[in-house]
Amino acid sequence: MTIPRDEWLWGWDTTPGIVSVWAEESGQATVWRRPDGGALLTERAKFRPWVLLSSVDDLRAAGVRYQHDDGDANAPGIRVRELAGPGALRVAVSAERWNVLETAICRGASKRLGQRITRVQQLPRHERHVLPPEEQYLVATGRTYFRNLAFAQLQRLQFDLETTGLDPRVHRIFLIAVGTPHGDVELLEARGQDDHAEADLLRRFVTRVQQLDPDVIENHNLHGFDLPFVRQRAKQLRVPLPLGRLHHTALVERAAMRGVSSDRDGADERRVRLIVPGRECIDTLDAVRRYDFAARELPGYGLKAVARHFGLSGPARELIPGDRIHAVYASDPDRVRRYAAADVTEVAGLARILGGAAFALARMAPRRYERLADAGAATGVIDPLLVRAYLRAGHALPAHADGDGTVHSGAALYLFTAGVVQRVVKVDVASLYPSLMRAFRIGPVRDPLQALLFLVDQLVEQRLHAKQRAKEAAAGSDERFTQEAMSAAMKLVVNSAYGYLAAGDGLTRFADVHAANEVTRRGRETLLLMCRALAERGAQLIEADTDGVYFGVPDHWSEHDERAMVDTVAALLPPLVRLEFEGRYAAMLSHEAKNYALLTFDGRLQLKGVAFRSSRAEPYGEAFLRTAIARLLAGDVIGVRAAYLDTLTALHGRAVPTVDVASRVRLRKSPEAYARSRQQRREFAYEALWQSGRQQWAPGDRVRVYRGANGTGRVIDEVEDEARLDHDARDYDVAYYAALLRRTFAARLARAFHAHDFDLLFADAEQLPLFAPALETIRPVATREDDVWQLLEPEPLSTTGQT
DNA sequence: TTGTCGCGGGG
DNA sequence: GTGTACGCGACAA
Repeated sequence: MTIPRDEWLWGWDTTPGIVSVWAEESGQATVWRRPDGGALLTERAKFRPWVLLSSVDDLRAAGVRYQHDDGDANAPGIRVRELAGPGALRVAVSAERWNVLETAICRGASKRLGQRITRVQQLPRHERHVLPPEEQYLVATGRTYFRNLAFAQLQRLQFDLETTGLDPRVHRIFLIAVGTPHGDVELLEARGQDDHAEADLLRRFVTRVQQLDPDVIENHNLHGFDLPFVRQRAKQLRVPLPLGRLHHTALVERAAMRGVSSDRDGADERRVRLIVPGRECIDTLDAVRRYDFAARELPGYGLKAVARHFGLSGPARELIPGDRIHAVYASDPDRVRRYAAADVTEVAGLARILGGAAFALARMAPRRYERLADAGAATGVIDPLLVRAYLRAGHALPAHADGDGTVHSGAALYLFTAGVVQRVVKVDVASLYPSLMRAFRIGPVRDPLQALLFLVDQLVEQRLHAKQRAKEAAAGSDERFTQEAMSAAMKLVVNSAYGYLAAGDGLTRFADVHAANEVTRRGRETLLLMCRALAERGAQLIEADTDGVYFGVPDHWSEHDERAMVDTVAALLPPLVRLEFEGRYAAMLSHEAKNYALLTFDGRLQLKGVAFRSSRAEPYGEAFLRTAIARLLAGDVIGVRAAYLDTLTALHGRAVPTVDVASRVRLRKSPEAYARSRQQRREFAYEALWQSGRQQWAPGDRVRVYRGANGTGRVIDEVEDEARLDHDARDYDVAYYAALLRRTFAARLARAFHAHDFDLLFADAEQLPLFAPALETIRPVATREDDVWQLLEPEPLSTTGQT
């Protein structure tokens, strides 16, 4: 039998325009569609709930009659399909209703195991695989969401609550901003401060959602805040909450690790997210996390910061600190209205910019759109694709299996050179691990169909096409959006294929620690190969990490020389492994592995790693460090010394504002809690509060603390208006901060100089030895870490492969 | 100093 | 029936 494997990626049923699916254990599925992108159709369909089992023994033991599954979806009774191949889950069993199936299986299982079993999920994990009803439906039919539908054709609604606080048991909703599918913003407000007014607001909100009838509901932290908040308020106020498209069904809970604790006063450890049947609830916070997982460029994950980062907020964006919103509403309600309106507008923009990948994934994988938006790519996307592929091919699936105790080995990290290097190039391999999987055919041992490798191959190739088509489409067009989204989705899946392989604790069905180790071994081998080849061609290796290398090049090289050398090295790497020229820099300070500073050719300084950026660091020290490193990398040693002396002078003259020697801390203990623990251990921040005469504070408060004369702690209150910080006492301990400057901040430059030069550079002016050599003669240095270079000694390349 | 644990968000 | 990693801050040893 030949297997039409393109179905593995896309399913096989071409029904267009599915925007939501809801299925129940009764075998009833409801499908909402916009076949041509326009009007909504609601269709009801019967499906046969099914489960995968390791054998039919339990059915036999229960004396259940069953028939061979002939593929007839309307057949009555229990049907069994035997699956081929070595997998442990060898039979697919279905019935017209879930409870018929479950009762029969559990009766036999109870006998066999000698204990009462009432749910299939109670069977040992390696004996069964059960999907939620919607996924049973999608896998069985080969349907997926959004065929022939553009993202712009989805009807999307945003809503944002303004509340009197964060706890839905005691705080109220007083305003709801609604972004409509047409792009308008509507404001619903409570007409009073009591239960009646809030209940009325909730009822108007439900009515408006029903009228607008969106396919998708969006907000930032929707699942962590707005949705559970609305539910709790509705419950306490006894307001029905039929937000979905099935009017007899309220909000439904589903287990989710990144959910909120299921109410009951937090006594219940279970974490859940809420489902609104018939609509897809998309949390832009999930999209932001997923985006930054790869990009690592966002300053924070809050809506305002992210919106600013993506250019979604105008210059007049209304900003109000969270805990002041309700108070401001009392005095200046229009400000809060503008604030809430900006929130939903930004969410709509953010959902469009970052939501494309999940939208595209929903065209491939047999899961609901909202699940694909919040799931991890490995267990959430690859696993469903593989399960559907195996069933389509009529093959048995492997069961989840515990590892054999083999430990997983990771990537390589080498620091070759510490100190200052001029003219630095960075190269790295794009998607190293999936490329190695493809090049050396490394896949899970329990995947006889080689489905994972097939998916990776297909996704890599089709991604190239998607990128090409995106380029050809007009900027801003639906086609451009769709193809870029598809490309992003495919990249996401490809890059998680290795994570899928390496997942521990029997997390993923096809996990294979030996295959994963073979991937990382090839990765380390490839990295060393690159390093050797670069060094042989004149590179001064600085640092190599997993899939990338920083190295210095001779002064007289042009960029063309650099690129030519990289191309030569690239040609030596295994097929499908693409080495790329990532960037070039005027200079680099290498401090420790993963801690370095780069100076770009246009004069910008980039600091990487904990040694150079810490939120606790005192601002005067950070400022010094930036200036000193900039001077250092520009070759200006006198400038480094000047930066140090200038800072010392400023400290002694108390020209440094107090706020710049203070460090920001967040208080976690209450005054009572600290009073209790104070005997065992004194903590500077709390002592500072006491000594400043402040004995009242709340956990969560942020304060700036600094050291005054005689080691006393002092406090600056965190104030909204930064300008007010200028009027300060400047009564800080100069000697302490002068010592800290050298001990903590100048120390970051230690690798850049010989020890005696360093001592000279960072001596106090009056401590300079009388006959010190001229500072002008001091040069930055770079030091080879000799033991690491030994790794580059030629050794025969391993030729042993594994499959 | 070093190891571990938990968070990131929302009003 | 859930499930990213990573950098950072807070705390305990």
